[in-house]
Amino acid sequence: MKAQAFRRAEKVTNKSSYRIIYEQGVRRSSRFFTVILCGNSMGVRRLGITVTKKTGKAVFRNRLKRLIREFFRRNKDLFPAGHDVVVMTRKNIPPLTYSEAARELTELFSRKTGR
RNA sequence: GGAGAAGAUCAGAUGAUCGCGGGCGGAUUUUUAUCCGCCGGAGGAAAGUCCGAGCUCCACAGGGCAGGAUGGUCGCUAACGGCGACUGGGGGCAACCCUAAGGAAAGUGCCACAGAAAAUAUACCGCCCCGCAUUUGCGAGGUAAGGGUGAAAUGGCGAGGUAAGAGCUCACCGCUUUUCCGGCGACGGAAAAGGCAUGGUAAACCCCAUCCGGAGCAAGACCAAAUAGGAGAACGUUUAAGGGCGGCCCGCCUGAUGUUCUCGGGUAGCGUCGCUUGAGGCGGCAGGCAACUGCCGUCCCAGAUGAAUGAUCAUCGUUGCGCCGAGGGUAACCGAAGCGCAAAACAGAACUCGGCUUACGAUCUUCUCUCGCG
RNA sequence: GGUCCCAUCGUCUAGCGGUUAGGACGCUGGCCUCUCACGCCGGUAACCGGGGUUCGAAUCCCCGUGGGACUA
Repeated sequence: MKAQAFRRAEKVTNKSSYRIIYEQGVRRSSRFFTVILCGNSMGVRRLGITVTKKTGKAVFRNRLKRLIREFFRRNKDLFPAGHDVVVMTRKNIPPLTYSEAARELTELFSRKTGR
Protein backbone atom coordinates (compact mmCIF):
# COMPACT_ATOMS: atom_id res chain seq x y z
CA MET A 1 0.00 0.00 0.00
CA LYS A 2 1.42 3.35 -1.01
CA ALA A 3 1.78 5.67 1.94
CA GLN A 4 1.36 8.98 0.12
CA ALA A 5 -1.37 7.96 -2.28
CA PHE A 6 -4.63 9.89 -2.66
CA ARG A 7 -7.47 7.47 -3.32
CA ARG A 8 -11.02 8.00 -4.28
CA ALA A 9 -12.19 6.80 -0.86
CA GLU A 10 -10.26 9.69 0.68
CA LYS A 11 -12.15 12.23 -1.40
CA VAL A 12 -15.43 13.93 -0.59
CA THR A 13 -17.38 13.28 -3.76
CA ASN A 14 -21.09 13.94 -3.53
CA LYS A 15 -23.12 16.97 -2.88
CA SER A 16 -25.01 15.71 0.19
CA SER A 17 -21.74 15.08 2.05
CA TYR A 18 -20.66 18.63 1.34
CA ARG A 19 -23.95 19.93 2.63
CA ILE A 20 -23.56 18.01 5.90
CA ILE A 21 -20.02 19.32 6.34
CA TYR A 22 -21.08 22.90 5.64
CA GLU A 23 -23.86 22.68 8.20
CA GLN A 24 -22.16 20.74 11.00
CA GLY A 25 -18.46 21.49 10.56
CA VAL A 26 -16.14 23.75 12.56
CA ARG A 27 -14.59 26.59 10.57
CA ARG A 28 -11.12 28.07 10.80
CA SER A 29 -9.69 30.75 8.52
CA SER A 30 -6.33 32.10 7.48
CA ARG A 31 -5.39 34.79 4.96
CA PHE A 32 -5.97 32.61 1.89
CA PHE A 33 -7.91 29.54 3.04
CA THR A 34 -10.90 28.53 5.10
CA VAL A 35 -10.96 25.02 6.59
CA ILE A 36 -14.10 23.22 7.69
CA LEU A 37 -13.68 20.18 9.94
CA CYS A 38 -16.34 17.57 10.58
CA GLY A 39 -16.35 14.02 11.95
CA ASN A 40 -17.65 11.18 9.77
CA SER A 41 -18.82 7.66 10.36
CA MET A 42 -16.41 5.90 7.97
CA GLY A 43 -13.25 6.15 10.05
CA VAL A 44 -11.28 7.60 7.11
CA ARG A 45 -9.87 11.08 6.77
CA ARG A 46 -11.38 12.62 3.66
CA LEU A 47 -10.52 15.80 1.77
CA GLY A 48 -12.82 18.07 -0.18
CA ILE A 49 -11.85 21.23 -2.01
CA THR A 50 -14.10 24.15 -2.90
CA VAL A 51 -12.77 26.77 -5.29
CA THR A 52 -15.38 29.20 -6.59
CA LYS A 53 -15.18 31.15 -9.82
CA LYS A 54 -14.52 34.33 -7.86
CA THR A 55 -11.06 33.02 -6.97
CA GLY A 56 -9.73 33.40 -10.50
CA LYS A 57 -9.56 31.88 -13.95
CA ALA A 58 -9.61 28.16 -14.67
CA VAL A 59 -5.85 27.70 -14.82
CA PHE A 60 -5.38 29.38 -11.48
CA ARG A 61 -8.21 27.42 -9.86
CA ASN A 62 -6.80 24.11 -11.09
CA ARG A 63 -3.38 25.01 -9.73
CA LEU A 64 -4.79 25.81 -6.28
CA LYS A 65 -6.65 22.50 -6.17
CA ARG A 66 -3.51 20.61 -7.13
CA LEU A 67 -1.47 22.38 -4.48
CA ILE A 68 -4.01 21.57 -1.79
CA ARG A 69 -4.21 17.92 -2.87
CA GLU A 70 -0.43 17.72 -2.84
CA PHE A 71 -0.32 19.10 0.68
CA PHE A 72 -2.92 16.58 1.89
CA ARG A 73 -1.07 13.70 0.26
CA ARG A 74 2.24 14.60 1.89
CA ASN A 75 1.02 15.66 5.32
CA LYS A 76 -1.74 13.24 6.22
CA ASP A 77 -0.59 13.16 9.85
CA LEU A 78 -1.63 16.78 10.29
CA PHE A 79 -5.22 15.91 9.45
CA PRO A 80 -7.28 14.41 12.29
CA ALA A 81 -8.26 10.79 11.66
CA GLY A 82 -11.89 9.95 10.98
CA HIS A 83 -12.75 13.51 9.96
CA ASP A 84 -13.85 15.19 6.77
CA VAL A 85 -11.91 18.33 5.86
CA VAL A 86 -13.08 20.85 3.30
CA VAL A 87 -10.60 23.49 2.19
CA MET A 88 -12.14 26.61 0.67
CA THR A 89 -10.22 29.36 -1.05
CA ARG A 90 -10.85 33.01 -0.33
CA LYS A 91 -10.75 36.00 -2.67
CA ASN A 92 -7.70 37.85 -4.00
CA ILE A 93 -5.10 35.12 -3.64
CA PRO A 94 -1.72 36.00 -5.20
CA PRO A 95 0.12 33.38 -7.31
CA LEU A 96 1.55 30.90 -4.80
CA THR A 97 4.36 28.40 -4.98
CA TYR A 98 3.96 25.03 -3.27
CA SER A 99 6.17 26.00 -0.33
CA GLU A 100 4.18 29.17 0.35
CA ALA A 101 0.87 27.31 0.27
CA ALA A 102 2.28 24.52 2.44
CA ARG A 103 3.52 26.98 5.09
CA GLU A 104 0.13 28.66 5.23
CA LEU A 105 -1.75 25.36 5.59
CA THR A 106 0.69 23.88 8.11
CA GLU A 107 0.24 26.93 10.30
CA LEU A 108 -3.54 26.62 10.04
CA PHE A 109 -3.57 22.96 11.06
CA SER A 110 -1.00 23.17 13.85
CA ARG A 111 -3.01 26.00 15.38
CA LYS A 112 -6.04 23.77 15.27
CA THR A 113 -4.41 20.76 16.89
CA GLY A 114 -2.95 23.00 19.60
CA ARG A 115 -6.41 23.97 20.79
C1' G B 1 21.29 50.69 -38.33
C1' G B 2 16.08 52.55 -37.96
C1' A B 3 10.79 52.35 -39.26
C1' G B 4 7.33 49.14 -41.26
C1' A B 5 4.42 45.02 -44.45
C1' A B 6 3.17 39.85 -45.43
C1' G B 7 3.63 34.72 -44.26
C1' A B 8 5.32 30.21 -41.75
C1' U B 9 6.88 27.36 -37.45
C1' C B 10 7.39 26.24 -32.18
C1' A B 11 4.81 26.54 -27.52
C1' G B 12 11.69 24.44 -23.71
C1' A B 13 13.97 19.25 -23.52
C1' U B 14 15.78 14.94 -20.73
C1' G B 15 16.17 12.20 -16.21
C1' A B 16 15.00 10.92 -10.92
C1' U B 17 11.48 10.64 -6.62
C1' C B 18 6.36 10.97 -4.85
C1' G B 19 1.33 11.15 -7.06
C1' C B 20 -3.53 11.51 -10.37
C1' G B 21 -7.31 9.77 -14.15
C1' G B 22 -8.12 6.16 -18.74
C1' G B 23 -7.45 1.48 -21.83
C1' C B 24 -5.57 -3.63 -22.26
C1' G B 25 -3.59 -8.11 -19.80
C1' G B 26 -2.86 -10.66 -15.13
C1' A B 27 -3.38 -11.59 -9.73
C1' U B 28 -6.02 -11.31 -4.61
C1' U B 29 -12.28 -14.92 -3.14
C1' U B 30 -17.08 -12.86 -7.66
C1' U B 31 -18.60 -7.35 -8.33
C1' U B 32 -16.85 -2.93 -5.67
C1' A B 33 -11.87 -2.39 -4.04
C1' U B 34 -6.49 -3.20 -3.99
C1' C B 35 -1.82 -4.60 -6.35
C1' C B 36 1.62 -5.70 -10.73
C1' G B 37 3.07 -5.00 -16.02
C1' C B 38 2.53 -2.41 -20.72
C1' C B 39 0.36 1.65 -23.66
C1' G B 40 -0.87 6.42 -24.38
C1' G B 41 -2.97 11.53 -21.10
C1' A B 42 -4.62 19.62 -22.90
C1' G B 43 -4.48 24.08 -26.84
C1' G B 44 -3.24 27.38 -30.83
C1' A B 45 -6.26 29.60 -29.13
C1' A B 46 -8.95 24.05 -25.31
C1' A B 47 -11.30 30.91 -24.25
C1' G B 48 -15.56 34.30 -25.93
C1' U B 49 -20.17 31.52 -27.31
C1' C B 50 -20.35 35.29 -32.58
C1' C B 51 -21.86 32.05 -36.99
C1' G B 52 -22.39 27.18 -39.68
C1' A B 53 -23.13 21.79 -39.50
C1' G B 54 -23.39 16.59 -37.63
C1' C B 55 -26.21 13.95 -33.72
C1' U B 56 -30.88 13.48 -30.51
C1' C B 57 -35.99 14.52 -29.32
C1' C B 58 -40.39 17.27 -30.55
C1' A B 59 -45.72 14.42 -36.09
C1' C B 60 -43.05 12.32 -41.49
C1' A B 61 -40.40 18.64 -40.26
C1' G B 62 -45.86 20.41 -43.60
C1' G B 63 -48.40 25.54 -45.65
C1' G B 64 -49.15 30.90 -44.70
C1' C B 65 -48.31 35.34 -41.78
C1' A B 66 -45.02 37.50 -38.49
C1' G B 67 -39.85 37.55 -37.16
C1' G B 68 -34.57 37.02 -38.03
C1' A B 69 -30.04 36.72 -41.03
C1' U B 70 -27.12 37.75 -45.38
C1' G B 71 -26.06 41.41 -49.54
C1' G B 72 -20.09 43.36 -55.75
C1' U B 73 -18.94 38.88 -59.16
C1' C B 74 -17.26 33.95 -60.03
C1' G B 75 -15.79 29.78 -57.44
C1' C B 76 -14.61 26.31 -52.93
C1' U B 77 -17.28 23.67 -49.13
C1' A B 78 -21.43 19.05 -45.65
C1' A B 79 -22.70 24.11 -44.55
C1' C B 80 -21.59 29.19 -43.30
C1' G B 81 -22.15 35.65 -41.83
C1' G B 82 -16.10 31.44 -43.58
C1' C B 83 -12.16 30.97 -47.35
C1' G B 84 -9.84 31.91 -52.44
C1' A B 85 -9.39 34.65 -57.02
C1' C B 86 -11.09 38.89 -59.49
C1' U B 87 -13.90 43.89 -59.93
C1' G B 88 -15.32 48.84 -57.94
C1' G B 89 -14.27 52.42 -53.82
C1' G B 90 -10.92 54.28 -49.83
C1' G B 91 -5.97 54.72 -47.13
C1' G B 92 -0.48 54.55 -47.38
C1' C B 93 5.78 57.55 -50.52
C1' A B 94 5.85 52.03 -50.79
C1' A B 95 5.65 46.69 -49.42
C1' C B 96 0.60 46.24 -48.62
C1' C B 97 -3.96 46.98 -45.99
C1' C B 98 -9.34 48.11 -45.27
C1' U B 99 -14.15 47.69 -47.49
C1' A B 100 -22.55 45.64 -44.35
C1' A B 101 -20.00 47.14 -51.66
C1' G B 102 -28.16 45.58 -54.03
C1' G B 103 -32.18 49.51 -54.62
C1' A B 104 -32.86 56.82 -53.02
C1' A B 105 -36.11 58.44 -61.40
C1' A B 106 -42.03 52.05 -55.75
C1' G B 107 -43.50 54.79 -51.60
C1' U B 108 -43.10 57.11 -46.51
C1' G B 109 -40.08 59.62 -42.90
C1' C B 110 -35.85 62.68 -41.22
C1' C B 111 -32.03 66.55 -42.42
C1' A B 112 -31.15 70.26 -35.44
C1' C B 113 -28.58 75.28 -35.31
C1' A B 114 -27.40 78.71 -39.08
C1' G B 115 -29.32 80.26 -43.74
C1' A B 116 -33.50 83.62 -48.52
C1' A B 117 -34.11 78.55 -49.46
C1' A B 118 -32.79 71.63 -46.95
C1' A B 119 -36.22 69.65 -52.13
C1' U B 120 -43.39 70.94 -55.44
C1' A B 121 -38.33 75.01 -54.69
C1' U B 122 -36.87 79.86 -53.68
C1' A B 123 -34.10 85.12 -53.54
C1' C B 124 -31.02 88.11 -47.85
C1' C B 125 -26.75 91.09 -49.60
C1' G B 126 -25.80 91.71 -54.69
C1' C B 127 -25.91 92.60 -60.37
C1' C B 128 -29.00 94.73 -64.49
C1' C B 129 -33.10 97.42 -66.70
C1' C B 130 -37.70 100.43 -66.45
C1' G B 131 -40.92 104.23 -63.88
C1' C B 132 -41.12 108.15 -60.05
C1' A B 133 -37.84 111.08 -57.40
C1' U B 134 -33.32 112.70 -58.95
C1' U B 135 -28.02 113.18 -53.47
C1' U B 136 -28.40 108.72 -50.79
C1' G B 137 -34.32 106.57 -51.88
C1' C B 138 -39.25 104.13 -53.30
C1' G B 139 -42.04 100.81 -56.62
C1' A B 140 -42.45 97.01 -60.70
C1' G B 141 -39.54 93.32 -63.25
C1' G B 142 -35.24 90.21 -64.93
C1' U B 143 -31.08 87.19 -63.05
C1' A B 144 -28.49 83.30 -60.00
C1' A B 145 -22.16 84.83 -62.08
C1' G B 146 -20.28 86.68 -57.02
C1' G B 147 -20.84 87.22 -51.32
C1' G B 148 -22.76 85.13 -46.84
C1' U B 149 -24.88 80.28 -44.00
C1' G B 150 -24.14 75.23 -43.48
C1' A B 151 -21.92 68.63 -43.14
C1' A B 152 -24.56 69.29 -47.70
C1' A B 153 -27.04 74.78 -52.07
C1' U B 154 -29.60 72.23 -57.95
C1' G B 155 -23.12 69.70 -62.74
C1' G B 156 -17.30 71.67 -62.88
C1' C B 157 -13.88 74.84 -65.53
C1' G B 158 -12.79 78.00 -69.74
C1' A B 159 -14.57 80.72 -74.04
C1' G B 160 -18.57 82.95 -76.65
C1' G B 161 -22.92 85.54 -75.62
C1' U B 162 -25.89 89.34 -72.88
C1' A B 163 -28.68 95.18 -70.19
C1' A B 164 -26.89 91.82 -66.36
C1' G B 165 -26.94 86.78 -66.54
C1' A B 166 -28.15 81.71 -67.41
C1' G B 167 -26.23 74.57 -70.95
C1' C B 168 -28.58 80.02 -73.75
C1' U B 169 -24.35 78.10 -77.33
C1' C B 170 -19.46 75.57 -77.85
C1' A B 171 -14.68 72.63 -76.34
C1' C B 172 -12.88 69.37 -72.36
C1' C B 173 -14.29 66.55 -67.87
C1' G B 174 -18.47 64.39 -65.18
C1' C B 175 -23.62 62.42 -65.70
C1' U B 176 -27.72 59.78 -68.37
C1' U B 177 -29.29 56.86 -72.61
C1' U B 178 -28.09 53.85 -76.86
C1' U B 179 -24.68 50.93 -79.72
C1' C B 180 -20.11 48.21 -80.42
C1' C B 181 -15.72 45.51 -78.43
C1' G B 182 -13.30 42.41 -74.33
C1' G B 183 -14.70 39.29 -70.07
C1' C B 184 -18.54 33.15 -67.58
C1' G B 185 -19.58 37.58 -64.60
C1' A B 186 -18.99 41.93 -61.35
C1' C B 187 -17.01 45.34 -64.67
C1' G B 188 -13.60 47.72 -68.13
C1' G B 189 -12.70 50.30 -72.94
C1' A B 190 -14.53 53.06 -77.27
C1' A B 191 -18.14 55.85 -80.16
C1' A B 192 -22.63 58.57 -80.80
C1' A B 193 -26.70 61.21 -78.88
C1' G B 194 -29.11 63.99 -74.96
C1' G B 195 -28.36 69.09 -72.85
C1' C B 196 -28.34 68.51 -66.88
C1' A B 197 -33.20 65.94 -65.50
C1' U B 198 -31.56 62.41 -60.45
C1' G B 199 -29.19 66.62 -52.87
C1' G B 200 -28.05 63.19 -48.62
C1' U B 201 -29.71 59.26 -45.39
C1' A B 202 -31.78 52.23 -46.27
C1' A B 203 -25.85 49.99 -39.50
C1' A B 204 -34.40 55.08 -40.72
C1' C B 205 -39.05 52.35 -42.07
C1' C B 206 -39.10 49.87 -46.47
C1' C B 207 -38.51 47.24 -51.56
C1' C B 208 -35.76 43.27 -54.20
C1' A B 209 -32.93 38.59 -54.15
C1' U B 210 -31.26 34.32 -51.26
C1' C B 211 -31.60 31.46 -46.70
C1' C B 212 -33.81 29.98 -41.84
C1' G B 213 -39.36 24.86 -38.11
C1' G B 214 -38.08 24.60 -32.54
C1' A B 215 -35.02 23.08 -28.70
C1' G B 216 -30.50 21.46 -27.09
C1' C B 217 -25.75 15.83 -24.72
C1' A B 218 -28.43 19.03 -18.15
C1' A B 219 -30.53 16.49 -25.94
C1' G B 220 -32.03 11.63 -25.46
C1' A B 221 -32.07 6.08 -24.35
C1' C B 222 -31.69 2.21 -20.48
C1' C B 223 -31.55 -0.32 -15.30
C1' A B 224 -32.42 -5.20 -9.75
C1' A B 225 -36.20 -5.25 -5.60
C1' A B 226 -40.60 -2.93 -3.06
C1' U B 227 -45.33 0.53 -2.88
C1' A B 228 -48.86 4.36 -5.05
C1' G B 229 -49.48 7.77 -9.18
C1' G B 230 -49.32 5.76 -14.32
C1' A B 231 -49.87 2.96 -19.38
C1' G B 232 -52.86 -0.30 -22.77
C1' A B 233 -57.55 -2.82 -24.23
C1' A B 234 -63.00 -3.41 -23.93
C1' C B 235 -67.77 -1.28 -22.61
C1' G B 236 -70.86 2.88 -20.94
C1' U B 237 -71.58 8.33 -20.25
C1' U B 238 -70.49 13.33 -21.98
C1' U B 239 -70.09 16.05 -26.97
C1' A B 240 -66.13 20.29 -26.18
C1' A B 241 -62.75 22.58 -24.24
C1' G B 242 -57.66 21.37 -23.14
C1' G B 243 -52.70 19.46 -24.38
C1' G B 244 -48.54 18.18 -27.92
C1' C B 245 -46.47 23.10 -30.97
C1' G B 246 -41.19 27.24 -30.68
C1' G B 247 -45.26 34.17 -31.56
C1' C B 248 -50.20 33.67 -34.44
C1' C B 249 -53.55 31.09 -38.07
C1' C B 250 -54.20 26.51 -40.74
C1' G B 251 -53.06 21.54 -40.76
C1' C B 252 -51.55 17.01 -38.10
C1' C B 253 -51.56 14.01 -33.53
C1' U B 254 -54.04 13.16 -28.86
C1' G B 255 -60.71 13.32 -26.78
C1' A B 256 -62.42 13.63 -21.28
C1' U B 257 -64.49 10.65 -17.45
C1' G B 258 -66.43 5.95 -14.87
C1' U B 259 -66.20 0.46 -14.47
C1' U B 260 -63.64 -4.17 -15.57
C1' C B 261 -59.29 -6.73 -17.23
C1' U B 262 -54.15 -6.68 -18.39
C1' C B 263 -49.28 -4.53 -18.08
C1' G B 264 -45.24 -2.63 -15.24
C1' G B 265 -41.56 1.87 -13.92
C1' G B 266 -40.87 7.62 -11.64
C1' U B 267 -36.14 8.56 -9.08
C1' A B 268 -29.33 13.86 -8.10
C1' G B 269 -28.12 6.49 -7.46
C1' C B 270 -19.41 7.23 -5.83
C1' G B 271 -25.66 4.14 -11.81
C1' U B 272 -24.95 2.46 -17.40
C1' C B 273 -25.04 4.06 -22.50
C1' G B 274 -24.73 8.51 -25.55
C1' C B 275 -18.62 9.24 -25.31
C1' U B 276 -15.05 9.47 -28.86
C1' U B 277 -12.97 6.38 -35.92
C1' G B 278 -13.85 11.52 -37.41
C1' A B 279 -16.60 16.14 -43.47
C1' G B 280 -9.76 12.48 -38.74
C1' G B 281 -4.21 13.24 -38.78
C1' C B 282 0.54 12.52 -41.50
C1' G B 283 3.27 11.50 -46.18
C1' G B 284 3.36 11.04 -51.57
C1' C B 285 1.32 11.73 -56.56
C1' A B 286 -2.23 14.24 -59.82
C1' G B 287 -5.77 18.48 -61.10
C1' G B 288 -6.53 23.83 -60.08
C1' C B 289 -3.63 30.89 -60.15
C1' A B 290 -5.79 29.70 -55.32
C1' A B 291 -9.42 28.22 -51.60
C1' C B 292 -9.88 23.09 -52.35
C1' U B 293 -10.56 18.22 -54.53
C1' G B 294 -9.32 13.07 -56.16
C1' C B 295 -6.26 8.62 -55.65
C1' C B 296 -2.60 5.63 -52.97
C1' G B 297 0.03 4.44 -48.51
C1' U B 298 0.21 4.74 -43.29
C1' C B 299 -1.40 5.80 -38.06
C1' C B 300 -5.24 5.35 -33.86
C1' C B 301 -3.81 10.24 -31.06
C1' A B 302 -7.44 12.59 -23.62
C1' G B 303 -12.31 11.00 -22.34
C1' A B 304 -12.87 13.23 -16.58
C1' U B 305 -18.08 13.87 -13.87
C1' G B 306 -16.81 17.91 -6.41
C1' A B 307 -14.40 16.75 -12.46
C1' A B 308 -7.41 13.43 -14.08
C1' U B 309 -2.82 15.41 -17.07
C1' G B 310 0.54 17.61 -11.00
C1' A B 311 4.69 18.76 -7.16
C1' U B 312 9.95 18.91 -6.01
C1' C B 313 15.01 18.48 -7.57
C1' A B 314 19.09 18.00 -11.11
C1' U B 315 21.38 18.62 -15.96
C1' C B 316 21.26 20.75 -20.71
C1' G B 317 19.30 24.36 -24.20
C1' U B 318 17.07 29.57 -25.49
C1' U B 319 16.84 34.89 -24.49
C1' G B 320 18.34 39.44 -21.79
C1' C B 321 21.80 42.08 -18.58
C1' G B 322 26.68 42.54 -16.19
C1' C B 323 32.02 41.10 -15.86
C1' C B 324 36.15 39.49 -18.64
C1' G B 325 37.82 39.84 -23.48
C1' A B 326 40.49 35.85 -28.26
C1' G B 327 40.01 38.53 -32.66
C1' G B 328 38.45 42.33 -36.61
C1' G B 329 38.72 47.73 -37.76
C1' U B 330 42.48 54.16 -38.98
C1' A B 331 38.51 55.17 -35.59
C1' A B 332 33.57 55.20 -33.63
C1' C B 333 32.55 50.38 -32.74
C1' C B 334 31.48 44.99 -33.60
C1' G B 335 32.51 40.99 -30.76
C1' A B 336 33.88 34.22 -30.19
C1' A B 337 34.82 31.21 -25.71
C1' G B 338 34.12 31.53 -20.26
C1' C B 339 31.76 33.15 -15.42
C1' G B 340 27.57 35.24 -12.58
C1' C B 341 22.41 36.83 -12.14
C1' A B 342 17.54 36.95 -14.04
C1' A B 343 13.42 35.64 -17.25
C1' A B 344 10.23 32.10 -20.08
C1' A B 345 3.80 34.65 -22.25
C1' C B 346 -1.62 33.88 -23.08
C1' A B 347 -4.01 30.20 -21.00
C1' G B 348 -7.05 24.14 -18.89
C1' A B 349 -10.70 19.60 -22.91
C1' A B 350 -16.53 18.62 -20.75
C1' C B 351 -21.00 15.54 -27.26
C1' U B 352 -18.04 16.26 -31.83
C1' C B 353 -16.36 18.96 -36.08
C1' G B 354 -15.67 23.65 -39.81
C1' G B 355 -14.80 28.84 -39.21
C1' C B 356 -14.71 33.87 -36.97
C1' U B 357 -13.21 37.00 -32.94
C1' U B 358 -10.34 38.14 -28.77
C1' A B 359 -5.65 37.25 -25.40
C1' C B 360 -0.39 36.32 -25.93
C1' G B 361 5.72 34.68 -25.81
C1' A B 362 9.46 33.79 -29.17
C1' U B 363 12.08 32.32 -33.80
C1' C B 364 12.67 32.22 -39.08
C1' U B 365 11.76 33.62 -44.30
C1' U B 366 10.41 37.15 -48.05
C1' C B 367 9.44 42.23 -49.20
C1' U B 368 9.08 48.00 -48.75
C1' C B 369 10.79 52.87 -47.30
C1' U B 370 14.68 55.62 -45.15
C1' C B 371 19.71 57.02 -43.04
C1' G B 372 25.06 56.15 -43.14
C1' C B 373 29.37 53.87 -45.44
C1' G B 374 31.78 51.44 -49.68
C1' G C 1 -21.66 22.81 -19.43
C1' G C 2 -25.93 25.33 -21.73
C1' U C 3 -29.55 29.52 -22.43
C1' C C 4 -30.42 34.69 -21.63
C1' C C 5 -30.30 39.84 -19.66
C1' C C 6 -28.09 44.47 -18.03
C1' A C 7 -24.41 48.66 -17.78
C1' U C 8 -25.94 56.95 -17.45
C1' C C 9 -23.45 61.63 -11.36
C1' G C 10 -21.52 58.55 -4.73
C1' U C 11 -26.85 55.73 -4.96
C1' C C 12 -31.79 55.04 -7.53
C1' U C 13 -33.26 56.39 -12.24
C1' A C 14 -35.38 59.63 -17.14
C1' G C 15 -33.75 59.78 -22.07
C1' C C 16 -35.35 56.21 -28.18
C1' G C 17 -30.22 60.41 -33.78
C1' G C 18 -29.33 67.41 -32.88
C1' U C 19 -30.53 68.55 -25.02
C1' U C 20 -26.27 73.10 -21.24
C1' A C 21 -27.61 64.78 -20.67
C1' G C 22 -33.19 65.97 -16.73
C1' G C 23 -35.06 64.45 -11.68
C1' A C 24 -34.85 62.42 -6.54
C1' C C 25 -31.69 61.10 -2.32
C1' G C 26 -26.70 62.45 -0.80
C1' C C 27 -22.52 66.03 -0.23
C1' U C 28 -21.64 71.21 -0.02
C1' G C 29 -22.11 77.17 0.14
C1' G C 30 -25.67 80.89 1.49
C1' C C 31 -30.60 82.74 3.43
C1' C C 32 -34.17 81.91 7.45
C1' U C 33 -33.76 80.96 13.29
C1' C C 34 -31.41 82.56 19.80
C1' U C 35 -29.71 77.39 17.93
C1' C C 36 -31.03 72.76 15.36
C1' A C 37 -34.57 70.59 12.08
C1' C C 38 -38.04 71.92 8.17
C1' G C 39 -38.27 75.32 4.12
C1' C C 40 -36.01 78.59 0.08
C1' C C 41 -31.81 79.88 -3.45
C1' G C 42 -27.22 78.10 -5.65
C1' G C 43 -23.07 74.64 -6.53
C1' U C 44 -20.86 69.61 -7.05
C1' A C 45 -20.64 65.27 -10.16
C1' A C 46 -22.12 60.66 -14.94
C1' C C 47 -23.17 58.13 -20.62
C1' C C 48 -18.22 50.68 -19.12
C1' G C 49 -13.84 50.56 -23.16
C1' G C 50 -12.40 50.44 -28.53
C1' G C 51 -13.80 50.68 -33.70
C1' G C 52 -17.60 51.73 -37.59
C1' U C 53 -22.31 54.06 -40.03
C1' U C 54 -23.98 59.41 -40.13
C1' C C 55 -22.83 66.21 -41.26
C1' G C 56 -23.77 64.70 -36.07
C1' A C 57 -24.04 58.68 -31.59
C1' A C 58 -25.63 57.96 -24.47
C1' U C 59 -29.08 56.38 -28.51
C1' C C 60 -27.88 52.49 -34.57
C1' C C 61 -24.14 48.27 -35.87
C1' C C 62 -19.64 45.24 -34.59
C1' C C 63 -15.83 43.52 -31.07
C1' G C 64 -14.31 43.41 -26.09
C1' U C 65 -14.78 44.28 -20.41
C1' G C 66 -17.51 43.84 -15.96
C1' G C 67 -21.88 42.33 -13.34
C1' G C 68 -26.52 39.45 -12.84
C1' A C 69 -30.51 35.68 -13.74
C1' C C 70 -32.38 30.82 -15.16
C1' U C 71 -31.35 25.60 -15.94
C1' A C 72 -29.82 19.10 -12.55
